[in-house]
Amino acid sequence: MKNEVRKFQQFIQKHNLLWSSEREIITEQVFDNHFHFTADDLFIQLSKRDKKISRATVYRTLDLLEKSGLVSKIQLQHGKHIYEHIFGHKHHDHLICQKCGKMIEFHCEDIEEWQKKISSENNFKMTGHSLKIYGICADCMKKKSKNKPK
Amino acid sequence: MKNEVRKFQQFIQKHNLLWSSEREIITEQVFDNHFHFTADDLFIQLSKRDKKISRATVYRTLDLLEKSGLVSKIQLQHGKHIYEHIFGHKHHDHLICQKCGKMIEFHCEDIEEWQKKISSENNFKMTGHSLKIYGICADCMKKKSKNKPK
DNA sequence: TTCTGATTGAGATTTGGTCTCAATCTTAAT
DNA sequence: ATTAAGATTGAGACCAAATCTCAATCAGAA
Repeated sequence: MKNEVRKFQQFIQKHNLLWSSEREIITEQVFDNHFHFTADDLFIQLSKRDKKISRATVYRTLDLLEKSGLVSKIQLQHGKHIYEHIFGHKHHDHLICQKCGKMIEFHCEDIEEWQKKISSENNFKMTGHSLKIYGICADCMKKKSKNKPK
Repeated sequence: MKNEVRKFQQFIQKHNLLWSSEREIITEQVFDNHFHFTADDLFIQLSKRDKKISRATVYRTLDLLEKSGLVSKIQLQHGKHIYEHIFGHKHHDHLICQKCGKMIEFHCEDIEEWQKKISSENNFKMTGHSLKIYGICADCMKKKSKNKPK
């Protein structure tokens, strides 16, 4: 069993939940994705395997993976989400291009520090954060923008 | 006509769109809300007026108001959104309590500056950003948390 | 006044995700 | 090994927010 799968198993057991083959297979598949994926991407990947796993279980397991801290869930526009696993990744935030959807990762320790400062000033126990910078990437900037707002 | 309504009218005309009574009424109503509201809150408020305006128009107009920069749209969990107008408000970000949903506004000029710096380092033309810090507010901290992840 | 294209409304549709509940599985205690 | 208790699962119904469709209407220019 891969190390990251074992970590999730430990999380499950620590919380008195049960370890199932579905949870194992889903976790393996999650860690085979080395970039962003949607819940539905994952469901389709899983549907090519022998054991069939329902959409409901995929969503339920992704929720648990997020709670375990092994996976982060990123909200996009229009109620969509993407996931990414954090194995071997440092925490990062995203620049999101509004033309082409490209995401550029960045990490800024200073911003992280300011966030902690603000939280403690407000007696707020920070458990996480989401920082997205929207705009137009360098590639898309070359193309002219239109008059009407899109 | 209120000043903020006129600003939106100018935006509409600048983009060769048409100014309609629906757009005027919706904009007035938006600026009567001095706190966060959902698209549906607004629809319900509007439905109490004489002129009936459809949900589709409310959504369409909110999109335009957001594009005009007069209103900002904030993504919450579960694909929900809230809006707030920016008249007389300085830009701010939010601390969001995961227990009770309370939102605390804050503004941090240093974080803003770092964001600009990161954008320019990536040749990215920033048009906006979203920063949300999640956690537990002081009030909710008094209540004990359970063993299982919720 | 007329014309053209923008806007609107009502309701169907889409989307992303959640819920239901009977059947099945995991684990711990016999 | 067996059993019991409770957790998990799957299939599909369901849900809410938002978007789409398209005919009727409206705004603004000429």
